Amino acid sequence: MTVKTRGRPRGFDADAALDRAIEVFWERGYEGASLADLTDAMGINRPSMYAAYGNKEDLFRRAVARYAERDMAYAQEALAEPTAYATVERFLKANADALTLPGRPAGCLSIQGGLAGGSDNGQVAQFLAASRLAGEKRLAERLARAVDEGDLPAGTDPADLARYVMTVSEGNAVHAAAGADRASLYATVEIALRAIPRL
Amino acid sequence: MTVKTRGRPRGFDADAALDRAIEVFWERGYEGASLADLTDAMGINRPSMYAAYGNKEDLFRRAVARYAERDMAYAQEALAEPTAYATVERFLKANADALTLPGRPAGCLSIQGGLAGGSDNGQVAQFLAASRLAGEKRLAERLARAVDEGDLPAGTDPADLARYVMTVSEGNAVHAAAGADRASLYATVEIALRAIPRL
DNA sequence: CAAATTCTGTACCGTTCGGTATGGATTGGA
DNA sequence: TCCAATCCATACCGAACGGTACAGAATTTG
Repeated sequence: MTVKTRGRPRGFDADAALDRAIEVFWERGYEGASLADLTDAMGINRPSMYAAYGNKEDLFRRAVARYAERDMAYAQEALAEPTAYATVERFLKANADALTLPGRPAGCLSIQGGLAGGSDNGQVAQFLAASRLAGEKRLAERLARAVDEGDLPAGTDPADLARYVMTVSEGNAVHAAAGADRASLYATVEIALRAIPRL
Repeated sequence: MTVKTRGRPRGFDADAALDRAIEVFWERGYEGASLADLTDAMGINRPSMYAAYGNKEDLFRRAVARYAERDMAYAQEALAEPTAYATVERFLKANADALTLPGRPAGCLSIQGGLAGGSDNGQVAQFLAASRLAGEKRLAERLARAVDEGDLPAGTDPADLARYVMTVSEGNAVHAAAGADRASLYATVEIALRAIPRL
């Protein structure tokens, strides 16, 4: 892997441009975001985009990866909480915050991006579903540890509980995209937490 | 309103064709469903579709209306249950069934149809959000009655509880679209029900 | 039968889509 | 200074998009 030193240097910041692309995909979805929308927001023209990222789908995958790593860092932090309840509580509340951040699109890129498969035979939808499932699995592993540690009642199914938490999170994303405010999501989270077993 | 008796009679069943259109929108979303996809599935050609329904968006709205009336009839039935808990339980379980009906697209048309706004400035997404919110409101009214009747603890906020139930339902729809099976949705429902107050 | 009316089928419209060929601009290396 | 390499900008490509003009087929009314 050699650093390209010869030749004309790139005239834009690829990471900053990717951040602009994230917002476009977030607002309009994968199919709804046209190359014109994207390159306009990114401040570059089409060939520069293709040279830097590959094609539209590659750009989207990079956008999702960067989004997951930066805008969903709270999920990793929640896993570090000492108890299962604290993990779930922190995740759901931070998620509610993230879904309603002022100045950013409402909802979640992973869900806004696309649920239904269009002409691409649903590859993008499958990719998004797989990335959501990966998060669910990490949470299930954390909850399994909680069962081992006696932090959750014996017999609790960590996979079921993790799926429930992610279901609430996804439902909140749907609500946020429809315009629900932060207080509403918080109220939902409070009710949802009643279903989490505590000792 | 006169019955058109003169002229060549229509060569297809408009309701049956609408049912085929529902499945296409359900699988591919509003933007992902092209006129070619739709008219192929409906077994008619383009001018017949425009004459019978107006345009693509009108067709979609009719599809959603028919879907809500027929494929979501279980929601109305759930409202007739005697207690709030039975209402929520029946709704969430019937919803899980509907999201995983064999031979039909997985998930829910109202969510698959489109969350993000494309080039139409999000009119379709807003329409879908409004129709989902209407269902939430009906549930809230039913739960308010339950509070009045002493079926739910005094002080329970019916709007919050209804939003929670719809959130679980929407999250299940996202999961179902990603391939979750019926047993998984049932397990989620069982956990979710623990958050519903009982006397 | 003829006229009026309505639907069907083909073939097309302008626009937008994702993607690219090409040539000039800008840089490092020799 | 000249070349190789890389990037930027314009202008374009074929395909697919939603939507429609138009002619012919089928039916009711007179």
